[in-house]
Amino acid sequence: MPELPEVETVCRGLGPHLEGQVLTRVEQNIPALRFPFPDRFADRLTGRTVTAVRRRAKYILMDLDNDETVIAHLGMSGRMFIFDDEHHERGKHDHVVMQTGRGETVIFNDARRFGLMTLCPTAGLEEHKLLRDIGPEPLGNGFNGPYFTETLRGRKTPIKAALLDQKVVAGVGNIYACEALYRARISPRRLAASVAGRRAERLAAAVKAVLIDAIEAGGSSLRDYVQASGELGYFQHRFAVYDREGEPCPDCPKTADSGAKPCTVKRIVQSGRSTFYCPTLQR
DNA sequence: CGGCAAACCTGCGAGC
DNA sequence: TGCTCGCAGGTTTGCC
Repeated sequence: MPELPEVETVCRGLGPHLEGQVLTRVEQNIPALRFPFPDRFADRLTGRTVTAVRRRAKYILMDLDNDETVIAHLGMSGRMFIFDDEHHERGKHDHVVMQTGRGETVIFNDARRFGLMTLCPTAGLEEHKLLRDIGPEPLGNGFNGPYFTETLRGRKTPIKAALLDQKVVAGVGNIYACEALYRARISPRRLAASVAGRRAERLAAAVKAVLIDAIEAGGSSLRDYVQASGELGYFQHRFAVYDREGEPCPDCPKTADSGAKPCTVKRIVQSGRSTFYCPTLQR
């Protein structure tokens, strides 16, 4: 279930358990996820100390003390677990299991195997194939109305599809694309090129706001980001439109007894993926 | 070249 | 209860 806010929450949750810790034992239980693991993957992690856990787009980056970095992506179903014992029983789809010097177990679990884990020299991260074409971080300084206007210029795709394009902006997925468009009152079907000027400012601000809200919700609803199950990064978040087809649009005026039909959230499919929006408010 | 559907997998909920 | 179907939050590929 991971888009930028979930990945950010996972990183913040992993940090205190991994940073400064040596990986005393690493187990790789499957030859490949989305891609094959690198040669001797587990061996190359074993004995290394994790110096930092950080995020770029939807990627988790774990820097090691030998100037290599683990690049991990959760795909659709990837999850991280932390357990406080060294001999935790293996579960189904526990593909990578790491033990730390503190005696904790960190598990990468991914049922659908759309995720990935690989290694890259830290100095070469920017040029790595997985990262080099990714657009600006939406919470960073480079992402604003003018950037958006410039990047969307001439693009004939619907704005919803452009938001999902990681080259345009990093880390936005299907849920937050829907939610940001709703907040900005922009129709998901609008031509991307027509999102310019003030409209682009509005959308850039909405993307930032919705991601910040979601990260805050993640942080505040979990004790130390770890659930009883050991899972990191999961949180309850109430969406305005996502997965709410047929429900009342939260911001449309109530139609109590005026006789007007109530305004409800609509679902359409765009490039094969569900979009939820309010046709009344979003233009 | 841009834009779209299909493909990669398993799990889960709805409906019969 | 148990089966089948449709759908799922990501990304790449290959086709038009």
